[in-house]
Amino acid sequence: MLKNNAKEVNRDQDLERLRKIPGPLVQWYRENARKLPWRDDPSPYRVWVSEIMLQQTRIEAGKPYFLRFVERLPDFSSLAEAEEETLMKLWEGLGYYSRVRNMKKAAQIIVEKYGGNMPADYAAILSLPGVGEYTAGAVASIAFGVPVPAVDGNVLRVLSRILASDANILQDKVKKRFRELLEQVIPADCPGDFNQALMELGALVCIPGKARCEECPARKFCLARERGITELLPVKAKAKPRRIEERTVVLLIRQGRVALQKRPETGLLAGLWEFPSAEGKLPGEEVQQWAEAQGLSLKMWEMLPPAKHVFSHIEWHMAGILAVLKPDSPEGSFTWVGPEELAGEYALPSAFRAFTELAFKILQSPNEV
DNA sequence: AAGGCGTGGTC
DNA sequence: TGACCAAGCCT
Repeated sequence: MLKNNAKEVNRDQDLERLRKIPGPLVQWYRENARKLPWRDDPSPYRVWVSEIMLQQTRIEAGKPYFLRFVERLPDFSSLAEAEEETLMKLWEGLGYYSRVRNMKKAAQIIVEKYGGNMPADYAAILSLPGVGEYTAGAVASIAFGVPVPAVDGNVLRVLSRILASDANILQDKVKKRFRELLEQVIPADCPGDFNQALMELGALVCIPGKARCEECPARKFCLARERGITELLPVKAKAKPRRIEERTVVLLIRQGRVALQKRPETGLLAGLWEFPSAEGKLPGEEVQQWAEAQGLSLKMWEMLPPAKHVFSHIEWHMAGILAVLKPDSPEGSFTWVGPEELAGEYALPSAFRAFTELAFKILQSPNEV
């Protein structure tokens, strides 16, 4: 009982502090907001696309993808009908590819269930595939003016500092607590601006590491600044070390084309294309054997420089092999593509970048193939 | 709750 | 070079 009372007192103190923030923060936002494509025309479709695209993705990385995406697929119905290959190509290089698959599913639901319009309702938005608490709050508040918080990484950092909270921001309960606090202070007349102001502050001023406190509209109310502990916050549990996977990637060449294969429909890089590759290190001497097992007739092979790619949870250490087939070799179970198709039609993950660049060079040098 | 799921910039 | 991190979601 005593503990609960203490909690309530803390909550009241936090609320008292946070109530001072919206006024100066929103004013600051209106004077300092960056000009961004989805802010020019914040239609529900564009806001939603931008929010999905910016999940765990920097604004600068997402911007060109956003412009291309909404030009090619300007509304829910065009997205709902888009080919999966088109979507993967539009998303190529952005990462977290399930986002765009979920977008198509969500667009289909919006067309079939809501007549082609995003519902102006937090719970309905939240129920869409690929939309979580943050994205639902962002879309509802920015596109429809619904007074719900949108707690992303920026907001977690800003609030941790204003409240001098040393709680681990990766814990669900911390996110929930911050959300509940914000629900009580979010301005009913401009929830979208308020949410974006918190994020914009986190992106431009209250940045990770050494914050630019002298520019901060909330500096007078910030407990971390008062205590001189801004740089120590937020607190975040350390990430688990990545596991290392050895792989072998084969640039298989035949008659001026390179072999591709489609990755499985689930798991890492699902549904994207790759060069023939397999787990483990294929010793050079076994290349001949490998080719025969695929029913291929090998003319020559050589080792390529190895390459490394770091994912969030895995490191690929890739051995590379160039293998040129005889012109009359069977094609095996691969998809053979020339340079134009490789560039324009098939979505390859960045993980293979070094090999993709090599493939272009090889396909464009006449004597190699 | 914790791990799967990408990529590129920064220090 | 390596570790951290970004407008998170799903299971």
